[in-house]
Amino acid sequence: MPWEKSFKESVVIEQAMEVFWEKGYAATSISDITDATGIKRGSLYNAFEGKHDLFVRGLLKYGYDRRTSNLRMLETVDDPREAITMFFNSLVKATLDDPDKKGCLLFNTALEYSSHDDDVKQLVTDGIKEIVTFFEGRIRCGKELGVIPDSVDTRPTAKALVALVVGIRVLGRGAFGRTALRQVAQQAIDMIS
Amino acid sequence: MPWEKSFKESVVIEQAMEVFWEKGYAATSISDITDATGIKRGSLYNAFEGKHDLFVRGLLKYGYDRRTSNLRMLETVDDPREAITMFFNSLVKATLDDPDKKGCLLFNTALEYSSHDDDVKQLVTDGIKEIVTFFEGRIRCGKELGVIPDSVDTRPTAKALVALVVGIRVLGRGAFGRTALRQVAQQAIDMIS
DNA sequence: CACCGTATTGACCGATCGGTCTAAACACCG
DNA sequence: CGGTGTTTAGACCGATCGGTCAATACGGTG
Repeated sequence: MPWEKSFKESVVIEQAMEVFWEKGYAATSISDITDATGIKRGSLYNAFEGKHDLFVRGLLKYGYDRRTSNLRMLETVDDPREAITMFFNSLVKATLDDPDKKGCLLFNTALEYSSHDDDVKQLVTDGIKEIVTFFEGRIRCGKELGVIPDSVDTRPTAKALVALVVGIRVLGRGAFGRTALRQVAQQAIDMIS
Repeated sequence: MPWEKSFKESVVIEQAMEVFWEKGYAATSISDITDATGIKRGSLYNAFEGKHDLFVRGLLKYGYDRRTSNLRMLETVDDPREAITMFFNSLVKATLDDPDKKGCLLFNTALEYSSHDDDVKQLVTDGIKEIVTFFEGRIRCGKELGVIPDSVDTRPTAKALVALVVGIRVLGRGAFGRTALRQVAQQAIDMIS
């Protein structure tokens, strides 16, 4: 190998993902990405297949770094009800702390649906299914441990919780302020109480 | 007035709005609109200020035709709890019936946030506030009539219901099927039962 | 008919789009 | 040192972007 790359692919993917996250896929140009990364156009196309490829890899990285790893961590919390509470609290916190109001890349992508190929749609569906499964698992576990009432209907509740997550993320981009977001989160927690 | 326009502005706005709805603002080109309407480029710019103007007017029309008028109608229903139920049922039905999975223009716009000017953001915020107000009014009325329990916390519940509406519309674009959407809608109705 | 004023049309604008390609820069090998 | 293979830099590509404009078509008025 005669010459090393001057950049790490994973770093460029992360930076490009941030741009897609902020502006959306359709509104992001290659020039936006070269500006944000400092990578020249030719180098970028030498390392990646193109805009679509870059986006998919960014979406995957986002999925792991900000969703999967977080859910796995929460699954280690002893009290499943507490895990769900923590999930919503950190969700609201993350939404309020973001000055750019970027929302969630996964859901942003879900609403740019028609701009994307089937592989991206599949990633979105899988990501959402992952959250549903998390809630289902925690609710089921909580019922076994007696910290969540048996009257809670596991699967419908899990799906409704995901819908509330989507709502928080979308409305948190501008329409709802901190009070409203916290009220919604509290209602979510009340659903399993 | 020597010569009449060959098209009705309101019809063109409606058609353009459909395109924006389906593809999103950033991904829609003027050519897409001229193709969809049959209006030539020059005529379009003679009648409207430009892409942004056309979008805003479409968003306003959408807001009235598909939201405001519907909410006003539901407010005439005797039983407020039934009105909310009807709202969610027709929401799910509309989501399932749409073969293009366009979702809701208002929420789609909410997630294209950074692509838009402040006036569009304001329209989105106003539209969402309108739905919150509708739910608040119906819940309050329902509590007075005794068809909604006093234990329901009016304002947080109204906001959570809106979050669920957003969730249904977003997830209905692909991630959730009819069963899941109906389960979420049922959970929404259960929140006021 | 001529004239006026608006609507329509399609060519046209510079800018930017995603993507390509060549030539120079470079680290390794002999 | 001269090859060799990869990365880099940036000029360049045709296509398309949102928007403009001058020429033309037309109805109303004298």
